[in-house]
Amino acid sequence: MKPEPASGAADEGELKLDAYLPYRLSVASNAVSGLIARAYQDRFGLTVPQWRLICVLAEDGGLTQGQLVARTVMDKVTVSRAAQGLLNRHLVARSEHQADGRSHVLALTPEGSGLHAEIAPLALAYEAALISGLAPEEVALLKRLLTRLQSAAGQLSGDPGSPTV
Amino acid sequence: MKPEPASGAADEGELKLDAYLPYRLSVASNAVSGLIARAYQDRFGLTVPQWRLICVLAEDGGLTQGQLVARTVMDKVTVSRAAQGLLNRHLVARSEHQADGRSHVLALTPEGSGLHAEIAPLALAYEAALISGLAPEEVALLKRLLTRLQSAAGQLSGDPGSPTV
DNA sequence: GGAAACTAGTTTCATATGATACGAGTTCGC
DNA sequence: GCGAACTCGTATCATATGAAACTAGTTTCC
Repeated sequence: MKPEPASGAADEGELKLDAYLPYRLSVASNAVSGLIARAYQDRFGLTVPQWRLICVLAEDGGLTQGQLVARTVMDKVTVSRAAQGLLNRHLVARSEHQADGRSHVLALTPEGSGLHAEIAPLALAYEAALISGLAPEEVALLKRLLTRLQSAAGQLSGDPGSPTV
Repeated sequence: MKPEPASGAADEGELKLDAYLPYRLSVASNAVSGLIARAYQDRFGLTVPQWRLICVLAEDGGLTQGQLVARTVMDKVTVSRAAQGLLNRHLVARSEHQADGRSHVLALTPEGSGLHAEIAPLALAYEAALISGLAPEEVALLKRLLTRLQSAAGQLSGDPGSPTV
């Protein structure tokens, strides 16, 4: 494969780790994820996957694990384990799926809803703190660019499960 | 803690996972990292930490592991293991550190340099493919914003090791 | 000069992750 | 109907990660 860095590549053919986008993305994401993960873990004993399930269930009501997998972009094993944890703490409840005996429908219990209501403001406060000092347009652009990258990565890896936006 | 989403928060007090920046960042980063990690692993048998060490050593010559830790933002255990792997494959060599008997100085061997020269173009091509379709200013802004987020996360977590740019 | 406090790097351990195999249920094709 | 092919969720395994303990070497300070 002939390398031909197209538009916008760092500085012309030079590979500098500090300027390398995948590296920068990973480092920034780790910093942010670590912060958030610690906060949820320390204060509420939740893992990030568990918190994501709670969020989605709070938004969308009763879903199967398969739907949660699609919705959260996490592995089905991760979702299974997170769901198990939440079940043990009675934050979500399972009910039989009408049409499919293999599947269950998950929904937040009142406790789960309560916890979500408690954490959500904190989560938003964290986001606000992270982007404080950025202009709203910058944040919007950032989100668009992230989606682009995700989609490009999906295309390159041949995976279909990526936004084609 | 009173939640008070400041400037630029998604849409007013609503928490939607899809619009939540830490989530978006994590998903995008995972997609990109996964792509890159698979490429290095499949074609060259390198892990991402190993590749990062190679990059930094190619840029900066002989460094101690401590310097590598600082330079790559990775854990010292991760660096230790990555270095071990590279040593086993004779891609880097160790020499005694003059002033400090605990430390060794790591540098690429000719083979290591050769591998770097082989991979670097591929790495740049990946980056180029990822950002193809983005304007150069957008890419530059993206990198700046990522640095900002990383730095903000560092501040919030009380860690010093973050760019104060 | 030598004990206490410190630092570089490794080892150990506990946990997290995802690929793979599996068990149970479903759908398709005949 | 009933077996083959498939899908949902779980269990198993192999690997990756980082926290904490540890070893060996260094600095500090009396």
